[in-house]
Amino acid sequence: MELALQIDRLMRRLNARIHVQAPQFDQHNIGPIGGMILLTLAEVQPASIQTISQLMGRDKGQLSRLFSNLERRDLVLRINNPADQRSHLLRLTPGGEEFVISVKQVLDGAVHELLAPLDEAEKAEMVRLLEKI
Amino acid sequence: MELALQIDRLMRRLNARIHVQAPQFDQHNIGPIGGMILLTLAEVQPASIQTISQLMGRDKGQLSRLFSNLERRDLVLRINNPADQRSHLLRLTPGGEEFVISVKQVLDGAVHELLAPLDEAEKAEMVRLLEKI
DNA sequence: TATTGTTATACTCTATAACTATA
DNA sequence: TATAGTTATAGAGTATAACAATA
Repeated sequence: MELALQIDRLMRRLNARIHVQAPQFDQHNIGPIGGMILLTLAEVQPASIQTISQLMGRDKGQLSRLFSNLERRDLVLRINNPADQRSHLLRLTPGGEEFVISVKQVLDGAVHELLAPLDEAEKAEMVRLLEKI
Repeated sequence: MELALQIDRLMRRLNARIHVQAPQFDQHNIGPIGGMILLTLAEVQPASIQTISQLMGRDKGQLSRLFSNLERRDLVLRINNPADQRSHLLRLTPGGEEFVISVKQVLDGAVHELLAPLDEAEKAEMVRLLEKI
């Protein structure tokens, strides 16, 4: 069977699980992409939009708007980039850091359910292979 | 690192590769989801919208519209379902079958590029794990 | 009464490109 | 001249729900 279809279905199921839980934890109403952006930023902050854009494979214009949105909700802030006056560096606010933790919990729970058919060795192998790609 | 982020990035990269090739092979202009629908139908046809909806984890209303679109382009057709008068069975037309072949080629090429960092055994393992989920 | 499919609506996500300000 | 970011716009994808026809 087509690998691409499998990956798509996996992602769909993951989204579906998170979606039903969203009303409980997504108080800021930032949506799935907002959540992924925060998680990504958490790993590399402080970082420019350009960095996040390349990392996530998403358009910088899209990210610019989404970050403005997150900034309005006090989840991230733009600080000066001394190395380049054209850009800012993005950083999570304390509220953002806190929110990231709850997003991670929900995501980990959903991933855990989804990977239930695999034993521990297989899960580790899956992660290893994905990281290698 | 978060598995969900990894899978998302994988899917984004796959889409990006296919997107640049789309002008060459997507003469019918059905987009990535249209392509995935045709591939899915090819595996289980003839099938009802309900079946495809469950298989793909996508809304039946969305699929209904998309199938009307594909029907207008003579890629699929709705035939009578003798077992249930409420539904129709969907089937690829000869043109649809032909198109699926070219979509598969492009997709396989993109997946192959993406999985290049893995050796043959690892690729097989990856497919096995995904199928198990 | 429940299910299948259709249609409508509003919203989010995405691609593209024009624009500005710095480099 | 090239790059980082912003903004605008049009279009694709999605969730939700109301509805008609059939089970």
